[in-house]
Amino acid sequence: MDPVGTFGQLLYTTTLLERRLGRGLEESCDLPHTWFEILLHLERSPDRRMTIGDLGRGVLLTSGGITRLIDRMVVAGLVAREACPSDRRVQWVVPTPSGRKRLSEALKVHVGNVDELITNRLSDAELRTLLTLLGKITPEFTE
Amino acid sequence: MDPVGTFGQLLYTTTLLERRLGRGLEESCDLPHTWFEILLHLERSPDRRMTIGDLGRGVLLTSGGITRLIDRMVVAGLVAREACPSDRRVQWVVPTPSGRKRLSEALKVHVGNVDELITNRLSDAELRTLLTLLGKITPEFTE
DNA sequence: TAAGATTGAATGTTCAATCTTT
DNA sequence: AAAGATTGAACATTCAATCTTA
Repeated sequence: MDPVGTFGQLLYTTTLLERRLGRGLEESCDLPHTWFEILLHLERSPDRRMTIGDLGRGVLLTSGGITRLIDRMVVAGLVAREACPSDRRVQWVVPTPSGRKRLSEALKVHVGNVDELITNRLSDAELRTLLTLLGKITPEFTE
Repeated sequence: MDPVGTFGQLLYTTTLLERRLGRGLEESCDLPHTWFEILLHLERSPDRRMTIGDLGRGVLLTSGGITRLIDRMVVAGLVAREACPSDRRVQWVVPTPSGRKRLSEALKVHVGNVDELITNRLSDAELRTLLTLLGKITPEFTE
């Protein structure tokens, strides 16, 4: 076994996978993969809203990075900022109706692409195993 | 099972892993992770040399990206360009003695860090399984 | 003092166009 | 024509500093 090689392989495969799935999303839905991730996080969060900070931690961006990403999505009309009444330092981010519509369209395409690249190549048991192994690697970050 | 979620988890874990290992390399050896990858590719290739193009494909960079990355490593004295006598379009990249020394130092640190984050958390069998699953996902890119 | 968010400067990458050699 | 490498422009990100509110 070569752990360094395994890590290299993990990085290589994941980068390739992200690139392909990102390309698919971009070409079919004109939606960058990062934007898709933001919309998905919002959709899955309670009350369908998150603070800028939590969103940044969720997608592994620095505060500066997430601020500007949200800027661009606001300009594109996919999300909106909302003041938080109880703590005026924080900004809520909420999807617009248009943003939610774009997500649901993108989700159809994306599920198909993920199926093609992952599900069709792995059994259910293998998928579960993969998830378990990933969880062991970064236990503190896994739900 | 949620394939989209699995992909998200894969991306999340790998990004986190790369960030931590990259940080470790940077702090202990003052060597960016990408530079380490280049030096490792060169060290493991026959004749210890690769063309700019193959190197770019190996680390998943565009031709413009790899050209500039090698530029910076040349300035830092870790690699050198060498003309190819048989085809004057191609440039060989070879590590300098200093580059090889830096790699061997970095490798010690990196192996330790990979052990801590991966090997210590996974059995040999699990490591093999992980590698196998990754291979199934992108068969055409796996040696 | 600290936390959340934003801004300016710098960085490393992609994309498209270009140059040289085959 | 096509392949290998490089260049200019654009872009998204990080880092460090800053502003506002708690």
